[in-house]
Amino acid sequence: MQQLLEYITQYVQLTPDEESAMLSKIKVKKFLKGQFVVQNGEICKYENFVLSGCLRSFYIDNDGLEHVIMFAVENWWTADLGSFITQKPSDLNVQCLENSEIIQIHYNDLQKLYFEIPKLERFFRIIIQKAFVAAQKRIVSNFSMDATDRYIQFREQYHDIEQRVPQYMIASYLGITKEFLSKIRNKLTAQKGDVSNGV
Amino acid sequence: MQQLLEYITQYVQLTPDEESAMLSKIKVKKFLKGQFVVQNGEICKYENFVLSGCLRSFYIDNDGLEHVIMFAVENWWTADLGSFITQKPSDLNVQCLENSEIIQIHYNDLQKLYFEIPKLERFFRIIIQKAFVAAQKRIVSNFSMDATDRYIQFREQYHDIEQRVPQYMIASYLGITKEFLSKIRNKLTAQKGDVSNGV
DNA sequence: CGTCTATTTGAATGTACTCAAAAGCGGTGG
DNA sequence: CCACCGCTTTTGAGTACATTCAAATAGACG
Repeated sequence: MQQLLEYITQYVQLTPDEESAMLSKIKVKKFLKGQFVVQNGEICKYENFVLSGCLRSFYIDNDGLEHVIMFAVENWWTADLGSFITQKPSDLNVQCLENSEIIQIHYNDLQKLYFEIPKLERFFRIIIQKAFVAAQKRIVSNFSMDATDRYIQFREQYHDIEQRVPQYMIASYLGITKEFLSKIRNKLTAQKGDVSNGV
Repeated sequence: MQQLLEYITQYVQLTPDEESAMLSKIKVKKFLKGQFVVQNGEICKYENFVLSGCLRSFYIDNDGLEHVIMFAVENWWTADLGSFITQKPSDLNVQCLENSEIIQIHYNDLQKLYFEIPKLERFFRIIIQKAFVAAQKRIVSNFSMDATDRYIQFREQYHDIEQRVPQYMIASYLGITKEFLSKIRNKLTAQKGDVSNGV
């Protein structure tokens, strides 16, 4: 709980009253590795704040292929926002990749909190803005960089995440096949390791 | 002006006082076709609401290639949000594709308005949420659909925009070359037009 | 140690790109 | 009214980046 309040404090200063109003509306929940926090076809009723653990959200296309949209670790928010804001069935799945501890805020409670505490509206405006900018940057990266450079960028940006999730999910996040990522990694380590026949 | 207020009313109900507070902080500006509303390297100082006309925002990569990130027509917002929220130099350009009339809100004024009118904070939270969901959907489309299907989807979703902007910018928006889009269009009209040798 | 899942390797293939050149299309001026 | 210019779109040949499929190898876990 303290973890969430500290996180919020980075963006807005809540009074003790506001903090307790907020805390009264949240619940902490534990999930096991493999469990689904959001399931395709069901309405996404909660915004989820990750206290510990690691999750992925992914989409299953018409050919049954999974596409990883994002990962979420400590102090990240995750949900199917499209389903959450419309309260219509979800297109996405959110699944735990590790045992995870998550704070959940129910849709109805969040609406009430927005009215009670305008600062919270501000808080979520700010973090969603940042998320939007990141999404837009990712679109640009996908268009302007090849798979090798995208992988290198991912490794630098999310070094912690790379260590925690299987390679084939990273490939999916990057929009390539697991086989191709494997080949990219091979090429990269060969370049670093083998000094004997540099160009 | 009325156009902006009507747009806002879709999401939040402002009092007459709030409306005039808002209007006192905005200015209407006319731009000619080709003019830049945001320029790479300069700080994006305004949020722009399009009253009339058509704009594109685009990124220039290390090889000097342009990548169209989004179009904006009547009743759309456009800016380099990354530059706007951090008030750091912009990575993007926003350029008019037609003579355009635009409402601009200065960064400092918007910060003041957020404090004066919490409902505005709510308003921007809601529209940025929608923009984020759209961006995420676009990422998924780019991964799960081929170029032909992405073009068909674009045509259905933004039929009005397709009529107004050059083909090579649509190709760029879709993440493909202008030559390849031309070939896709050819293939599609051949399928429709030529009934003689259907499969 | 065996089973299950994840990663690697290789050959054949496909989707989309590059480069170069031609054709179309509007506008402008002689 | 036609000729020319700049810009956009088209066409074609050769190529590259990434995929598919199949099989081998490596790792994790009971």
